[in-house]
Amino acid sequence: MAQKPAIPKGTRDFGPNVMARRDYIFNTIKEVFKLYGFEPIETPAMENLSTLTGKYGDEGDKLLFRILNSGDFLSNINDAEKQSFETLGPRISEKGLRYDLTVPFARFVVQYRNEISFPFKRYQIQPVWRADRPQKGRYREFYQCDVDVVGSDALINEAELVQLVDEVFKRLKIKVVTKINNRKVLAGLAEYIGQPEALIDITVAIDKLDKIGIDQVNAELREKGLSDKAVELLQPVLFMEGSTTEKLTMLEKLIGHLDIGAKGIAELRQLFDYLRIMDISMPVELDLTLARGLNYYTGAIFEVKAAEVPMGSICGGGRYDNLTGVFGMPDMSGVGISFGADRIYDVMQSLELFPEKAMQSTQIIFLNFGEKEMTYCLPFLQKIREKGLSAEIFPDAAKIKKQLRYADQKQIQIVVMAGESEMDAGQFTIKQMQTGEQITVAAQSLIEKLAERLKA
RNA sequence: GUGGUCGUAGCUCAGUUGGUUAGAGCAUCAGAUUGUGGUUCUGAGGGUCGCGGGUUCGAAUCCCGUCUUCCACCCCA
Repeated sequence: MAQKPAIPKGTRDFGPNVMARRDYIFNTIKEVFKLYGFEPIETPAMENLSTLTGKYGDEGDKLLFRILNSGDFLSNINDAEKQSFETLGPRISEKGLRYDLTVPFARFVVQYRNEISFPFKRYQIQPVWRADRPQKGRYREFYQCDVDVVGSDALINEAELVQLVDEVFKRLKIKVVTKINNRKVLAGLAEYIGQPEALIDITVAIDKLDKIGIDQVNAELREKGLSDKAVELLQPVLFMEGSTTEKLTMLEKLIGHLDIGAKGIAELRQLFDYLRIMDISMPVELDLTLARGLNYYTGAIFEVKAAEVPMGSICGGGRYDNLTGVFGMPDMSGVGISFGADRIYDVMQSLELFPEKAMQSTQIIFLNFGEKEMTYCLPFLQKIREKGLSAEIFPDAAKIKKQLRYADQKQIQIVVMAGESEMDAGQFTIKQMQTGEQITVAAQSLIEKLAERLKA
């Protein structure tokens, strides 16, 4: 048992069944991305630590997987440097695994600024790694599917992303609710209650509202140094009800006189105006308690949750005005969202939303009756593949029972048999596994008959 | 990173207050059926009980450590 191989904590293997489902999700997402004019890029699994550190806050830095330098990395290090992780760390590790796709993308944009024509619309589907403690639905290696537009301030980008989200989940048949907020509004609120410096603490706290309740949120706000008066002023916002228009009107009264607040409100108004004429089929709500942890967001923020399954957000994103600034390229605004493929998988699995069709692998299998019979089949096998039908031949002349069992378990729809009698008559026997129905056809009409049967 | 929790066959789990050779179902493989699957029947293989150490005449069972699982924080997809 102990000798049995294993994989690291928080990582997973994906067998053929799971892969068929994962591919279904990825392919659906990719199709929609392309439909909206996004192009794929890929970046390396590892980045220089200088690229990654400091972009995700202190918490994020702790969750970076660091890669030990190669060779005898301790030989040139003096004892003083060995005393603490702060000094030793940079000496023995210069690379780390990417933590998300957004920061590598920012690096990519800056690095290839002269080759990219803006606005740049890219999508990226790759694994990311976090040294988090795993739990259900939280892994140390997981895939993100990011779409971003950089180099355009226009709010139509936000609106189109919401539309894209709608399309993806419509295709996957997942009922979702999308929540939208704006960091400028949150900043306005922080200013309104007289503690603009507490913006981050406020967002982190109120983000937990639906999870821990109002009392706990208020307790946390006080703990973070908010005055009683400030907490008091915040209450009406946390409980704001009504339509989006009504909420915006109320907000206007509270923070409309503040520069940043007015800007945030105007952005939200514009965005919701666009959405109204876009015929979005999922519910889209303005949620003032939506904050999202990532601190680089500066405008709109989005979060998408499955309506029928309790699960964290399955998709989220926002506008970041200065992500490339840290890499020396200021004034490059971007907006993007990320789909959490693993959670989408879990949602679809629990609602049994994976279509039968997506699970099929091989469509046709030739049974193997022996060497002679196999050579009789081989030319037809090739022709079938040329037609775009997936087909295989059982490689060994095993017992028919075993071969059929193989076909059955692999959910192959059609079995083609040719033994001595069929060979002599220039025929094939076609068996449909689901019904057990069997017909014998002339060799020259085999492909036609197969195609017919598979269409039905 | 903090606190807790779990670990017995490929999978799901039994296993008495520590007591001989650790069991079942499912799965796998073989046979009943030398050209017909998903049902049935028969049989077989597969475990140093997560790993390491300790207590004991004796440990799957008790203790310590470690790894893993899951959970609550933190944070997040």
